[in-house]
Amino acid sequence: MVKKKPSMGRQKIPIAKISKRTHLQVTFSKRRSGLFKKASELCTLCGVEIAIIVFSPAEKVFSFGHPNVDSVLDRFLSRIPPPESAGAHQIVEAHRNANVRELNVHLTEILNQLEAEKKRGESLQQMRKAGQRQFWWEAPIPELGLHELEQLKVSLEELKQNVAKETNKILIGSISSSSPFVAVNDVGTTGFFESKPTWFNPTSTTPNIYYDFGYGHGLF
Amino acid sequence: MVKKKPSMGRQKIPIAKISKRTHLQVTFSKRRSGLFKKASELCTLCGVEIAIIVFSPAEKVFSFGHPNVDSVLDRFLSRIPPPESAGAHQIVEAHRNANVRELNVHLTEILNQLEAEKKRGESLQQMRKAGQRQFWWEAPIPELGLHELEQLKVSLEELKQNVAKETNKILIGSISSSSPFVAVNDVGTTGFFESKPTWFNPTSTTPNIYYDFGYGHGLF
DNA sequence: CTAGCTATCTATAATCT
DNA sequence: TAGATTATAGATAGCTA
Repeated sequence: MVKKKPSMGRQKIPIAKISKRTHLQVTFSKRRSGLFKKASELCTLCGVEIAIIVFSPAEKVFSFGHPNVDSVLDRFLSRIPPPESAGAHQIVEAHRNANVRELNVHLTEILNQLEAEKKRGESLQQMRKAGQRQFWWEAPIPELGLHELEQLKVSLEELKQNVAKETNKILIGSISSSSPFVAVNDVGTTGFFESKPTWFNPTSTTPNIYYDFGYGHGLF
Repeated sequence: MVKKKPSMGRQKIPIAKISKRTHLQVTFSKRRSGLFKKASELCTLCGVEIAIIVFSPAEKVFSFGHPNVDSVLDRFLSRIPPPESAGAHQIVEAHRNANVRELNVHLTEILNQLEAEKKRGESLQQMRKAGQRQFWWEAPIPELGLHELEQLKVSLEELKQNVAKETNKILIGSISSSSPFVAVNDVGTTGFFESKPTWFNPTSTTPNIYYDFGYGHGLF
């Protein structure tokens, strides 16, 4: 009997710009996930702070941060303290930011717990497939779960809408009174990704060189 | 003939903070390199702009960027209009505070419901052990529950994204109004890396959750 | 787009130089 | 401290649903 090969497995690809658009999208998604996972592992293993910002081919922004992007950027940028006269202002801002950050932490915890719940659900499903007659007694409970989930979902939708609404207000407020640019989603710079990275030369046999230069080699 | 084993090969390690200091250093170096390499490949393959900032355990800053860190950060920060004008600013403040309050309220609700979910799961497992035999005909329900959970997760991720966006706005308002950030070369703060990641619980079976929320979902 | 699968490629933990 | 080695863990290209 001739079977078709189930998979070619992972094929080697040249590190050069992917031409096929859909393919590129998929690769971007997967590798972005992988990159962020690597980053998260580095955080956990070594207890470091990281921020990653990526502008996707589709002009979207993706970011990863521990504890969160803003705090890391803040630290990074304040290494060269901007000649800001309004010191008090920044303090106030920082204080308020604490609230939002706290919310972020809560949300993250919730996400973790939900992941666990999902896992549980999956294993239940698998067990049922493995033999319905063995595990049928678990049936009535999930119904409750579903109901609760519906409510939860509704709450979340509301919340989402509220956030969006508030965001709008904020944006409108600041735009009409001050600066003329609205460009939250703008694509001002086009083709920024066309040029080859200057920091990486695929034709060279030299191992890649990364911008991993530390900036604090015993300066103090 | 007995040969000595040349290598144990790569061993599995738990994703949790490495305790041994020297070991941690080595791992950090290697994984940082690996991370930057992945980033460089992503740049080349997909033609995207990336910035990565890492505060190492040794209090150093490492960064990677294509085309360079500053331009990416600049772009990132510029996405949110720098709010200037005291009047408008206060209005924004007010809205933002309302926002936070609302978020808190909803979060509390969600947390409560999640608690219920957890309890439900616990009792579910107990029941399974007890092996009661009723209601087996409702077995298909759990699948729906799982589906709902998926949706719920998505909703939460969006919510997280919104919160992060808010944080960005606020932070950027306080930073970008002052001056261009150029500098990279100093080391100041200490002890920021001691805390464990709040977003990852190594004792749980939950897979890692990443902060990979895009900002371009057309909310505006 | 999200998710799963498999074969294969790549990263890297442990070890040694 | 840093690079080389090796075997294994982990990431992912190409498909499929």
